[in-house]
Amino acid sequence: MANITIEKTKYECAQLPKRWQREEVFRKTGITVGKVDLYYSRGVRNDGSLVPPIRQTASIFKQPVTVYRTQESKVKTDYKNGNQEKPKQLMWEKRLEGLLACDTDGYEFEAMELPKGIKSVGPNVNDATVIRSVATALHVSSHPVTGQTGTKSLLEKNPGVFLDPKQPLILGVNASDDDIRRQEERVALARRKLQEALKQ
Amino acid sequence: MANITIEKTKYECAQLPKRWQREEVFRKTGITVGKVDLYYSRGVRNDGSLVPPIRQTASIFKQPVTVYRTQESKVKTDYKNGNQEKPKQLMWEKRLEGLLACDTDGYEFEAMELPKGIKSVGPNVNDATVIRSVATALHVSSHPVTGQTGTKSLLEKNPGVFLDPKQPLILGVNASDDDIRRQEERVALARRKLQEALKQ
DNA sequence: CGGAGTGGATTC
DNA sequence: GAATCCACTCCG
Repeated sequence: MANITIEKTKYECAQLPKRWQREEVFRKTGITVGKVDLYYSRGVRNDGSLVPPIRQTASIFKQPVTVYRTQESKVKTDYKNGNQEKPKQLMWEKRLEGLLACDTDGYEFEAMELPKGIKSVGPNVNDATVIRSVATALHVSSHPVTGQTGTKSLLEKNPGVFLDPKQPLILGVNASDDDIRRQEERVALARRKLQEALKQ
Repeated sequence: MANITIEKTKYECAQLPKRWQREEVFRKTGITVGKVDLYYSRGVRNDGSLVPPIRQTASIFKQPVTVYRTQESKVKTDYKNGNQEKPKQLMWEKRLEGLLACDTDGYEFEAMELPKGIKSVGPNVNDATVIRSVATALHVSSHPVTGQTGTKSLLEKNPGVFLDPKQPLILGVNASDDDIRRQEERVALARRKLQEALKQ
């Protein structure tokens, strides 16, 4: 027969503000043994079902570096055969669908909006995925970020052939002189605001 | 004007057992900054006047090894010219007079007694010095430890001539058959005791 | 130095 | 007397 003793409980409670948790801890030793201490803490949202994404690409792919065992056991890059960058997995962004960034208190950041000039491309790609795709390209890529080069219909009919994994999931964008002028204006405005803020 | 803040104190305290020390350490950072941690430790006896002995022999003496600077900067022994052992300083034991061995808590070990058969030799040599001399010879010497070979009067009249620096400061000892038998008995007894102790 | 966990004073 | 709260200890 199992002798079950509940020693610790932690749960959200209707009387408490949203996401606050009540924790009951029994004292296990000492002259106050058996008494209960209550702790209240704001919990971090965690569905449990949200498993963080893991690398799914098989290791049969060429690796970005070639390992030479020298006397000092260091790793040397194989410059001779060109940049052997590991091929990007197509549509890797979909592995992050359903996940949301949050601050340290568990509050999710508000969704960002896709600028009107940007047209998403690809089968069943939603706005959040496209934004992730663009943001990653801007942060990580060493090439100009210009978008896909094919037509929308071609790209969605046969993405395995026509999608360029080095470009984000958007149709090609061309910056007009007008776009450049407006961006320059925005930068100038931001600089003025910063200058004023620094004066105070 | 100096702003003096005492951050650390260490002192013996009347309420504490002899030689125990109380140490107060202020926490300097973190959310518990300013709080005090107390440490108690048994102090080590230290007269300050007891300066440990340092090597006093001049470097004009031949050295036990000859240094060759090889590529690996290692030291090679000069076997070719025989064992160039550095001459021992006569009466080096006297440099340790007044010093006592102690355990890690500072408690001095009890004095050892010189066996009755052992006769010390040398000018102004006390028992503690003789014991050190014998113990060092037994631990360090690669030769049989038999004591000095001259007579007591000769040795003390002109130690610079007659003292053998490779032998301890005792008159020659001869182990009789009786001595050997008694030592064998002691060893046998010690082994029996060990065997009994291991049984339990 | 932080944090879990307890003693004990204080409040209800 | 129970509930609550805070200070403190002690260990990693």
